[in-house]
Amino acid sequence: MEQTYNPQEIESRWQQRWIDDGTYEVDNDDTRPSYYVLSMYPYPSGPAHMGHVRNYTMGDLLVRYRTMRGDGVLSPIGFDSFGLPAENAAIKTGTHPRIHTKENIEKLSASLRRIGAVYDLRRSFSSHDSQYMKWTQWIFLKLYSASLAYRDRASVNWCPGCQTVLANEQVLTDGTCERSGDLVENREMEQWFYRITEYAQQLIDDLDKVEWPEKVKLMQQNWIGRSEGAEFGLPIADKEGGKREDVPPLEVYTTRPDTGFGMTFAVMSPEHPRVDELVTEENKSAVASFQKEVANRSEMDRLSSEGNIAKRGVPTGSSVINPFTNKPVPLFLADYVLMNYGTGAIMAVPGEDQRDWDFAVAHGCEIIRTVEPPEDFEGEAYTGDGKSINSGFLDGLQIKEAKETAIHWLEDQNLGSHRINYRLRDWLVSRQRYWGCPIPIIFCEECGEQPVPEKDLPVELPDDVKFVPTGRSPLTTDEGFLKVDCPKCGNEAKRETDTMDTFVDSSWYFLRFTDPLNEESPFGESAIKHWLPVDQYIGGVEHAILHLMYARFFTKALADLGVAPKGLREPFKRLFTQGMIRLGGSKMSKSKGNLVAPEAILDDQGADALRLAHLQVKPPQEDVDWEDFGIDGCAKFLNRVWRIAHPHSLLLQESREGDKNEQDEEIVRQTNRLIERITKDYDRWSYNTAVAAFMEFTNTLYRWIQTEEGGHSEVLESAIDALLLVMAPATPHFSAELWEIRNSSHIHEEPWPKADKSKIESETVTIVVQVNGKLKDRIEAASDLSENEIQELALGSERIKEVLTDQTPKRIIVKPPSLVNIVL
RNA sequence: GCCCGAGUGGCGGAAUUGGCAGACGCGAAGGAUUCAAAAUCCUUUGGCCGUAAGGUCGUGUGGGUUCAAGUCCCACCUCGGGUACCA
Repeated sequence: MEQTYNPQEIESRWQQRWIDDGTYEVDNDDTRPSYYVLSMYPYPSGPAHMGHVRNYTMGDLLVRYRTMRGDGVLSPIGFDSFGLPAENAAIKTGTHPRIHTKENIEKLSASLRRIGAVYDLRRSFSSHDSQYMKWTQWIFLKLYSASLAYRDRASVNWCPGCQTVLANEQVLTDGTCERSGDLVENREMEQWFYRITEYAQQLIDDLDKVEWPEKVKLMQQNWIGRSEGAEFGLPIADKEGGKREDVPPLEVYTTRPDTGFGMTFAVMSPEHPRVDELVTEENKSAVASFQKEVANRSEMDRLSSEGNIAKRGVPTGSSVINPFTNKPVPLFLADYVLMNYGTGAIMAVPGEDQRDWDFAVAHGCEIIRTVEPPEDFEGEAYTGDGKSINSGFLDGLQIKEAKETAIHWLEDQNLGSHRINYRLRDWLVSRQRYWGCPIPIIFCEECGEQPVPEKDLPVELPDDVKFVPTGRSPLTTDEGFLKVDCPKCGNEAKRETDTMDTFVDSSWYFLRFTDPLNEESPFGESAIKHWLPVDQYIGGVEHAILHLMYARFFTKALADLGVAPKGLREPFKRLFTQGMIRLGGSKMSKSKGNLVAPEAILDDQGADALRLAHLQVKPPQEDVDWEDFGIDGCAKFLNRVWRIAHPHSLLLQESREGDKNEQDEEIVRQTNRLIERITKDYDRWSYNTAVAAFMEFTNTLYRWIQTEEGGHSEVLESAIDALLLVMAPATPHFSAELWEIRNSSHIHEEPWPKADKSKIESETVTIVVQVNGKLKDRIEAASDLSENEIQELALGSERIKEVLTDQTPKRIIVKPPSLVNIVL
């Protein structure tokens, strides 16, 4: 029996025991209330870094807490094992991604075990496991057959030197390739998409169904970017300013149809397919060079309002007709109009849009206000509410009414219609890479695009391939992979060489965890019904948009296709987003290489001290600087508890028997208050204050037993047991060890303690007396006094009489049980 | 640029519903113990004025609402995250 706290020995012993006993294994027919805790699918980049430790500590705390509360807790773990880093490593070092990935998974698993995180390991898998790939591909084909997967052209980052597509992170800020230094081009290629836009409205509406941080919901809503307005045609003008009937009008989308009378020019995207048709001869060369320039500009730059706006657009030489006024207005190209939003062309209304205003000034266009600004308005474009002016039949209407009227008018005139638009774009899933899940499609010259038959799934990655320094996927040159018979006609055909975005793998893994060995389908219906939705999902706020959006889309689509139960609309009932760990002021990440490895700390102070430090340092949802961690303080605290809790403790042996005194009763009260406080703090994710409460309580116990009378042994024993119980989810090994020494049982199988409410309430209270809002006196009094009694007490205080001198209070505010404010 | 957050002592933070600002930890100082040190235990610790009692200022900046504002409202400043091929 250890007398001094030795974390290394204790921790490895308990870790082994939890696995041997299957303490955290749970079956699908478990009869306890189900509770599914999930930390976001980790990318195995090597041993756990501090960000992982933070994430998995919080998840583990919840798993252990809910287990003690009596739930059947599902706590699975797997690995998001496909991705760019393994492929880059292969190019650099020649190590096959499969080997590299396997090593990293082993390292990550080992460190998760070392921090004391517990899982049902029977359910583990990785994205690159054959079985998982098979069902990822099967789902692709399901979506394909429902037209939710399709091929289209899309613009990609193309490096002419490497002859390959680059990820955004491989493009440096100056627009060159990080590998070759060549200038990266935007190039159009055939790509696979998932039709997530089909679900845009549902993805907005169903946010009401989940208990997520408001800020994440808001980010999702903004990302989807629903807007309501009108789409209508601008007839092309002939040289005399009349309508040309021989060509179709230019379609534009606007959210401000009420300002149509103020449209004094129109703008189309430089990529618009009708550019060549609409640019006049004398403008052709200027337009061509402008298009070339814009092609290499990032979307972010294009949408920025910085820089010289005059240089960001060129005239086409053509004009279009404003259908509201029937007057011709000039047509421009400008970089800030994107082809993939709306119709790729806009009506420009400088009076009510600042960017249009700037553009109009730069290019000498007319400015007409169509909404009356307030009298004291001094700005340029006016975007606020007001009534329509200079707008013919819309004059006098407020914006909302004017919009509706304008849309009806457009519909009556057969010019256009009401239109809801989303900023959300379809999900580009093609990646021109090796280390990802192959897209199960075959191209046949005769029969065209053919899905791989289900019996031939999964399409496996060939192992015997060479990785070339250009980063070009080996799949594109591997004969054994490429050559395949067409499933329809049997003739020689070619495989698709694109693999899937790794976000696809992480869009359904939480479903597979419920039924990981199923060979007949991706998961069984009853398994999903038992466990889904995930009760608590935990991850970094950096995933607040993309991953969550994709996973939500998958869940909805799979339910609609009958793969998952129809009623499953949302995968994650509750979400907690924890903050990031920074080092030296910037985010810790594998790409920045500024990781702090937890190994040394685990060797030295142990996992429980490290866990405690993670919980204590900051509110879990906030970012934290590594420099602020107080590991030593936490280790010191654990030693302090050890010394008071261990049966050999001198402090314990000196305790007293017999009747309880007033101080003992106070400790009983504090003990019950501790239980109540920690329960509340765990439930509301306030782990830093929970740790503060552990420390505060321990300090109280120390002070108490060192008083002259000492502590009552019975009170002390139950105080310590309560402390160990509430600490158990946070410091699982430490609590388990002391508990076993003291009580010969397993603390993680104990029920969660319940506070005795009757022992919490104190009979006295400190009344705070303020004069003009400033604290002047405190009075100890019974906690059940009436307003009048409290007021009398306050006015009767010597101190208050002194402060008031002879002045008569104007007003006295009493808030029972403990506050009085005397206003002079 | 756009979207989303955050600013409280020397530092990380607490204050759950508008009601005692600074819980708890780190750091620092002093004391006990010790031959000595480590470890441990105890005490003090927002600024300024004051021997003290006490006073006064104080939650990024400037305004406002209120008996009362870290908390609510308006404007601004600074820092961090996301921005569709890093995961």
